[in-house]
Amino acid sequence: MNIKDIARLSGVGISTVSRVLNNTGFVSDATRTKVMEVVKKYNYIPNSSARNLKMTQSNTIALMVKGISNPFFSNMIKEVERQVNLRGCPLLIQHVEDGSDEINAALQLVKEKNLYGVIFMGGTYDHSEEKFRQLNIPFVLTTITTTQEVDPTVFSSVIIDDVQEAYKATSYLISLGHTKISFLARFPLVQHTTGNRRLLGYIKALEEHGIPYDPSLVEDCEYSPSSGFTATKRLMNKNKDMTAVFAASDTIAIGAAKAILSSGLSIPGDISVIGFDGIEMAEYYHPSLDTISQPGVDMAKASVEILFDLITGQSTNKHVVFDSVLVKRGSCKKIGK
Amino acid sequence: MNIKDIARLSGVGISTVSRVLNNTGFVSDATRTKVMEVVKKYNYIPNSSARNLKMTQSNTIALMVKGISNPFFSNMIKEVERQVNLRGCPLLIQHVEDGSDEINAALQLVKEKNLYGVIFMGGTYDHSEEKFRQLNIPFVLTTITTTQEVDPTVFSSVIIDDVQEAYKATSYLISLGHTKISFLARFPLVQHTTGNRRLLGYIKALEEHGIPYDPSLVEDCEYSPSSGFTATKRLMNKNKDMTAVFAASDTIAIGAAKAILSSGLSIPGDISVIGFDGIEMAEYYHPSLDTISQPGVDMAKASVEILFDLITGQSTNKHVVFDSVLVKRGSCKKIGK
DNA sequence: TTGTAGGCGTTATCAG
DNA sequence: CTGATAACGCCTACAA
Repeated sequence: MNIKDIARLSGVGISTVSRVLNNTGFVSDATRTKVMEVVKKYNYIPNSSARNLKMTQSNTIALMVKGISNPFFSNMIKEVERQVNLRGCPLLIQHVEDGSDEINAALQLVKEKNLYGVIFMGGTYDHSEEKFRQLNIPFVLTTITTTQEVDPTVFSSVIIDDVQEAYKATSYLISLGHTKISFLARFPLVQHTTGNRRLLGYIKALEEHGIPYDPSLVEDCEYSPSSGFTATKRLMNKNKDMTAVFAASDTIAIGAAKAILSSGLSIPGDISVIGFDGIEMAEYYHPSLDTISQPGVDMAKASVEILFDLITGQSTNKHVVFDSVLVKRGSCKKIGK
Repeated sequence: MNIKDIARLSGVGISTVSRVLNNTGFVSDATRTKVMEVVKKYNYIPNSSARNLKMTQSNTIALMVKGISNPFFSNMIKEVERQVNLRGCPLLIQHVEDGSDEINAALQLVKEKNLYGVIFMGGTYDHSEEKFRQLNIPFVLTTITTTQEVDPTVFSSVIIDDVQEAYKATSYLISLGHTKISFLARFPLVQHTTGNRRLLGYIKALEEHGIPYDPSLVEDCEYSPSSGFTATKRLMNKNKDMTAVFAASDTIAIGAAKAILSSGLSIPGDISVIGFDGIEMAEYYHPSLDTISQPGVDMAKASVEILFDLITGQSTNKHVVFDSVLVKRGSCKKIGK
């Protein structure tokens, strides 16, 4: 079934069918209905490969997600899809492995599918400016830290200020009287990862309040409950006097909480816990966990908006920094009270 | 940059470049290296639209996921991707809205992209045999219930026996002496959904043990902690003497647990809780929640295997039923003990 | 308002 | 071993 068949079957020319299908140019109502009938009857669907080939540009947007299992991304992905579809474009969700080079994957996709634009979600980009330039189509980095100093005019981004927000969380714990505060995050070797940024905020808060930074209170761990659990167990063995845990993600916080609770200690009675992200699970944990809640859906929406502004040429590269909010649910309490 | 340019730049014919790129036919080593050099130098990537157009069949596999936010799918998706890539095929992950008709979406994709095969994950398929036949390429239904009685030779599936597994969970609670057991699941209007199937198992267990089925103990709720929470609150108001909750997903179970714990009751002291699926979060909840654990990764792997067997014609449609295991972590206890 | 023809970048057939 | 050349299905001037 191709456009030629439809043309023959409905007794019109090929281009007329094309015009009907694309709502372009003028077609008489009679012809239009006639063609549509045949299209319906034979369940005809145009071949997008041929279309893309001809059009030198598909209207597809790609979303490159690093870590599809991250529950914080779930709602964001949904929102990106909603927003992209709202603009009449199909969305190609490409999940990239944690270790793999997503920008190369995207580079390939772009060339292959003639993408309209790309949104990168999650991960860290230790890519040179040149790589970015190679991409050569509009793209937005969402929730992403760039490792190298890159000319901000070559890319757009939607982020939060990790240093500042981690500072906020740590300061909160300090204001409650905590001084033995542990910090859990992922610290890969590359610099300027999310984990490293948040560590900076953690350290900054400690320093500003005259609390010496103790590396033995910091543990490297994956963004998962199981990893948070074992890391916290290690911490508790090393630091018998630790009174608070600041986890760089809610998933870690949940693992940390489990480690604490299953040791017979209480939250926040013995140890206060605060997470990061604002996923539903943290709210429904018992006790409900305090967290630094990121406006994920708003960030997703903004990402799509920026991307389409870039596509339509309505604006140049932009960098939007969203504020997160400290959500207090009672898993942190004043020390000694 | 197209194949023509590469041909010109390396001083050979177009088809030679094509042969080099596809490792097809015989090419002298000298020409091969010469061409590859140019390809590398200009970072040439073939246009897949043109390729697909010509090839009448791309090697792309599509994964249609209903409910990407379902944490139970996370690992399955990863495994599907791994397995598909292992076989040298790209995977297109298409997330479909909860309400939308995924088989039509797939139908479109198949026609558009000349897919090799499709895996459907999650949701309920109330589609006629005819729809299935229209698809016309190999496909596997994973974790999916078909509503209508469909000729089993027209599709493949990888599932668990929902009735049996729900029966298992309920029987377990009954064996612990519970009789006032509530059940939480999603009950859409269509028949034979996952929720309805598990309800059947629940009822079957009750009946076999001579416990009258009490509809007021059954609540309709979404597969999320928040929905599980509110549904459980409703249940607790209606049924003061309920002693156990069987939730059709771990996400619901977590919400249910929160409702119970935040009311000042204890688990399993006052109320026993058991979930379904076997997600990490249920294990790290406090208390750790019992569950019917599905072998998600194995199911994902089997799905891909079956799909490729179909594609290579090595076998005909198959239906594999996996066993789930009852994982006891202490959130259920003998009544009155 | 409608039809014809050329070309998008590949692959595959078929002579050299 | 290599190079023309004809499709693949569609869009879009351009001509009617």
